[in-house]
Amino acid sequence: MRDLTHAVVLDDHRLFADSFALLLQKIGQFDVVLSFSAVDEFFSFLQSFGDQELYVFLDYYLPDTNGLALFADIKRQCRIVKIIFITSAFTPAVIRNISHYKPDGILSKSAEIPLFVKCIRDVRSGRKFVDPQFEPFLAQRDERGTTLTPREIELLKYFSQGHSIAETAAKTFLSPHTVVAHRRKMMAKANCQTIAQMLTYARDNELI
Amino acid sequence: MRDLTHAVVLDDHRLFADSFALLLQKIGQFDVVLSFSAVDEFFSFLQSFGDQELYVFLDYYLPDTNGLALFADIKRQCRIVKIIFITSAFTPAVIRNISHYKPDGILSKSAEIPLFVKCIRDVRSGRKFVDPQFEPFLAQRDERGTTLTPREIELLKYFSQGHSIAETAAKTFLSPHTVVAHRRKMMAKANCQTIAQMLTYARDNELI
DNA sequence: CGTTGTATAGCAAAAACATGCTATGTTTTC
DNA sequence: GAAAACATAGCATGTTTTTGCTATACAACG
Repeated sequence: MRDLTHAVVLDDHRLFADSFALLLQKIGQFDVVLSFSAVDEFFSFLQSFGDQELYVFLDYYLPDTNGLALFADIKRQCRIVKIIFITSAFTPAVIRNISHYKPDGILSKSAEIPLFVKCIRDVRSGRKFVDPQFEPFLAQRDERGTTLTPREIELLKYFSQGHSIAETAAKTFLSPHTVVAHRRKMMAKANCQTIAQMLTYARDNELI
Repeated sequence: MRDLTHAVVLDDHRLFADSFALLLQKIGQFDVVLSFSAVDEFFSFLQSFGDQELYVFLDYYLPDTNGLALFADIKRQCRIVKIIFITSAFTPAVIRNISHYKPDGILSKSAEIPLFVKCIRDVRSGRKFVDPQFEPFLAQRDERGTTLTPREIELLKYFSQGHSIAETAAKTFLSPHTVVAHRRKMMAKANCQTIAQMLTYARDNELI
């Protein structure tokens, strides 16, 4: 008789955790699935579970912390654990952060069932799985992500607070022309046509 | 023989939608549960479904729109539908926005199973259900928090994506004048002078 | 020592936006 | 059934932003 395969979900959204546990059981074909939405309860379980085969589906966003911070702790508790990040986030910054830790899987909550199945199959056979929609962000890693100069970021902050060019110029004791020059340069770098796009870009890249 | 009870989930996170459908079936005891993550597919179904008893579990956050903007459309399609908002958001503004529409239920994705069960029981017997954790925010309703209308929020999303007034008008088949009118109204409500402030406001209130 | 990147600054024309005002039909609410 | 809120649309005027140019000074890199 083969061993039972265990999976656990850690997600602060209990309804998701419990629902996803059902999916893991039914489609993912894990024999035992537990769901947690409190970090400490999860670790209590992990401690008692010991060093057996285990698949952890870990939410990136958690209250007061995030999945990354737990990653090393989990690995310490249980060395042969396989960790799959599940995330609702799409920003390059988050994906880069996650991939940096080289987890066994990165899966979007937006994934379709077939992809979910592939993820589980891959991870179970020891392959790393990355949601294809995230791959572009991984590729970006080497080709340098756009870098704004300190001055540009400083001015960007003023813009994000709703200050106009003239106001920003007054606050920084620059000529409005200079402010315009910085602004257009950063917009060109980030490939943005409007300040709204620029702010979205800034937020996604955690610049502001 | 009693009629089959139907439920549908609309959530852009497919894994959640599919998982939650399992939960609705198993714990919620709905006979037929369908899950959608695309708005148009959902409406196709709704049209074919006609005016029968139906329970819709509607995510607040949806790409390019949100549950509020769909609320009226759904009610139009199927008058006896019961709509339960499910949301991962906790900010007063979001709860106020939702409760403003008087849906049949407001349920947090963080809810525990017993609460989930109570929600379904309440809604099925015609009572309105509100997740207790949200009730404090409802009390705040009279001291007016800014509430944007669905149309305003819809247009706000276009702006946040960097679309100009003209572009937004084209995409929504509105007159640019109308777009301007909505825009100025929402800016006045939120007490914003620039679109940048408006976007910051929108982010802080998790409207986009 | 030249090239590159950064910070600074300017002009002018075109495009977009803001604002004060009005107005009408529909929907919701009390 | 009246009042309030919402969605729609328009005009006129002034302000702001965008964009296509140019230009100087300084610092770092190789």
